[in-house]
Amino acid sequence: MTSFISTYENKVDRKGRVSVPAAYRSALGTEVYQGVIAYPSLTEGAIEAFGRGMLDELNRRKLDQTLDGGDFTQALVGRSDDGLVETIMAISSELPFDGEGRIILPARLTEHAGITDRATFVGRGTRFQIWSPEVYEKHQAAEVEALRARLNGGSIQ
Amino acid sequence: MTSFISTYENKVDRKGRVSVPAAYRSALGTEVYQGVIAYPSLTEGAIEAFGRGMLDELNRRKLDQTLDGGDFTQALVGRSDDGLVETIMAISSELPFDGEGRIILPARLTEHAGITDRATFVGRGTRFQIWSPEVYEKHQAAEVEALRARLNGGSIQ
DNA sequence: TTGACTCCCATAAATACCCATGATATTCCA
DNA sequence: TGGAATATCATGGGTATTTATGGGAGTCAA
Repeated sequence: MTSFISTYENKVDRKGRVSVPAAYRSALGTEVYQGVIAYPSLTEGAIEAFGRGMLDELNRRKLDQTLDGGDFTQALVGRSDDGLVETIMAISSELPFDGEGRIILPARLTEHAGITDRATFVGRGTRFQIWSPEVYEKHQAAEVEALRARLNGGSIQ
Repeated sequence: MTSFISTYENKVDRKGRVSVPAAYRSALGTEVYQGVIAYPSLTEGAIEAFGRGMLDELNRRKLDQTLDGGDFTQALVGRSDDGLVETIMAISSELPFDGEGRIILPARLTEHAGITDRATFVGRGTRFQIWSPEVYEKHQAAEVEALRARLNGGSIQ
């Protein structure tokens, strides 16, 4: 089970390269394809990313689901009601590692996330996100504060 | 079932290393990954910690739940639950043991807990906490005092 | 030729790995 | 049973490796 955890802030150099944290790379270690799949988040100003394995898993389960439901039309012509998975596939980019474990973020993605010279990698368990440090800081503070308020003195198990 | 009990105080050396009590390490013994997962408590000035096994279990259940139910939205944009698991993933650190069973506490965590040169390990059953000895002493004294007051107020001697 | 990209190398800092020591606890055996 | 041999543990320090980062040379297409 690949698990992306913790947050790291890395620099984006003049060539647009940024190191994927070593911990994330080793979490992807067993996968054949050396790189990540990335797409602009549909709900936040961040980049969503995961390994090739996760992509295949999504497609496989989606196919199973449509076949089990007897919806062969959907399986064959790729017409689905919500179209989310297909949309994700369409807007995703394959970002291969260079020899040092770096990727190049396409302009389309950095613009969506407001990333310029630094990038914050945020582990989300089965996937991770890439944020502009400034944007993430605010987002994170609000997220933690909401959680803290809800916990009401208890501690998390 | 991993169970962490009892309290230990260990030194933090100049490199920031601290020995995890041997009793805790053997409680984690069956796990493949040798180390612990830690994050700043959202309700107390302490570090929360547990084994890798619990982390994977959290992620696996979350992913199965979302994918088996055909809820790709959840899996892809992470807007399923209250965000608890996702937030924990972001603020957690993976702390591997060195050959002698020590971990390095990141500055982010020691600052949150006020730890400098000594650390108190407090077993809490399925997880454990790491405190600054001074802070823990006061915390514990206040807890005992509150309990004593409550008992004296009632009929229990 | 220019720009975008890949591959290769260099470096400083952080991290992992290795071995040593003293203290304490445990085992073993005459 | 008493005490020596052995094992475990927390702690300290030295050294090798990894990591993040920067830059140059070569490749390819427009």
